[in-house]
Amino acid sequence: MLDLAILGLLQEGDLHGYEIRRRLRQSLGLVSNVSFGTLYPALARLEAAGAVRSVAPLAPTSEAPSGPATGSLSGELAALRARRSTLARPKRSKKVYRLTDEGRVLFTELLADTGAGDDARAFSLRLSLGRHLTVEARTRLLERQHDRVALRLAEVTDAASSAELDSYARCVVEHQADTLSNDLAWLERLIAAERASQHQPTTTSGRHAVAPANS
Amino acid sequence: MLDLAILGLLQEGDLHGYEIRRRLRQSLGLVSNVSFGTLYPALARLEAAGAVRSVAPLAPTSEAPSGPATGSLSGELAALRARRSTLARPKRSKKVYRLTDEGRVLFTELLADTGAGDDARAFSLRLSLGRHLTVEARTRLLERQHDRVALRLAEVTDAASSAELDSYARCVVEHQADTLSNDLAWLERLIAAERASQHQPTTTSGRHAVAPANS
DNA sequence: GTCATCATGTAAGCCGTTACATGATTGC
DNA sequence: GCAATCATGTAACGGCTTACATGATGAC
Repeated sequence: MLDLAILGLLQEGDLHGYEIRRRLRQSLGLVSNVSFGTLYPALARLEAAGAVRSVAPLAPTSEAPSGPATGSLSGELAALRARRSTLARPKRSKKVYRLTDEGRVLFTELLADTGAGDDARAFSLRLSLGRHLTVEARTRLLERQHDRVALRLAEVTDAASSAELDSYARCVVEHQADTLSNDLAWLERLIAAERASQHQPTTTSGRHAVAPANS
Repeated sequence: MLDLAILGLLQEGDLHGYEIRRRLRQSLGLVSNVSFGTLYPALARLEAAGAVRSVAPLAPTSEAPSGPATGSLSGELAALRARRSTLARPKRSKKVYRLTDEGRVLFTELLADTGAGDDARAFSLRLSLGRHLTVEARTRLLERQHDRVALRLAEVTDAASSAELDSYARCVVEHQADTLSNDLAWLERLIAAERASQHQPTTTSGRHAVAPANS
């Protein structure tokens, strides 16, 4: 889960840990701020696995320096110093990570992996990264979530109607049912949209896409 | 969290672990089935702390045997056998728990404790147990949740408008914002209802209630 | 008597948190 | 220089899950 989110962010450019943490909340709609105690070990793990590697800051591939200079002289000097020796980086300076080819493969695997992490957050994350999936894979993702939500809605509706609940407990389960049916309608709209684009394929169908069904 | 849920269920009658697990999902709207590996240690902990004690099944206080007999002769015999020696219970038979006075105190503390467990599930649980709170305590509970949700909604709305998100990520955060504002409206309705009952106090205001503000 | 189900428990391990420790940058 | 903030990491711990082991009950 966290690995997938990190790799997803790094698809769009090199980032250091602190910045990744900031964007995890903003971009991917992840509810809680991931703590450093989780994030840094995860990055170290990914680096050890060869999925990312640390590069010198302000390296030319991406994450452009937002103009000719940041206006900060000592910042530029620090960057130069860091560039001078990537390995002998000062103990606690920025450590910028970049996705490797191996990391891209891992990303694809994690994104397509249907079994792992079947909760709502995992679904939101995968859908947020939907542009890296084919139309077919996206549709399947949405359908699976639709089924899960429908099942849960049936359970909740059942509990609300049959059991003897006091007014507060009832109030809670009814709101839960309401939220779930709202989710369901949303999913159905999305599925319909995907189906439409599938039958009437336009321009950007399968670029960056995950192979739909070859295991 | 789990302790509070267990104590809440036991308020309404003696239960054994297996049954508690079943009801946790149904009654309290808890999303995931609590696993035995969590539940039984929790019960053991509560028993060690004196909040619950195990009693002989079919004891006369509550959890009435649903009729003169269950129709099962051997079941009755097993109950008799169990009643004969509560301490020398056969190794793996039902173990029925009952709330102690100490447990009721603990329940009240956990329910009123505002700081611990500030996530959505903790709120749902507390609201489900709302009848054990005073009007004032319930209102405060709702208001705190309202503030939290409003804050989160502001963050999500902000992220949706400002950041450069692709269509899928945007779709997710927009649905999230929609859900949050729906939650907010629901909370506002509940708060209004509580306020109305507060200014126009009817019959059952403060029974079973937690003292509102004496710490 | 045997199989499914009910029921209680233990052990290993994952995932994540808080708290702590440390170093680098930058503004004043 | 000094404080605030940025940035990286480690250690201790807790909650929860899965997998396993075991026993009791009831239907056939």
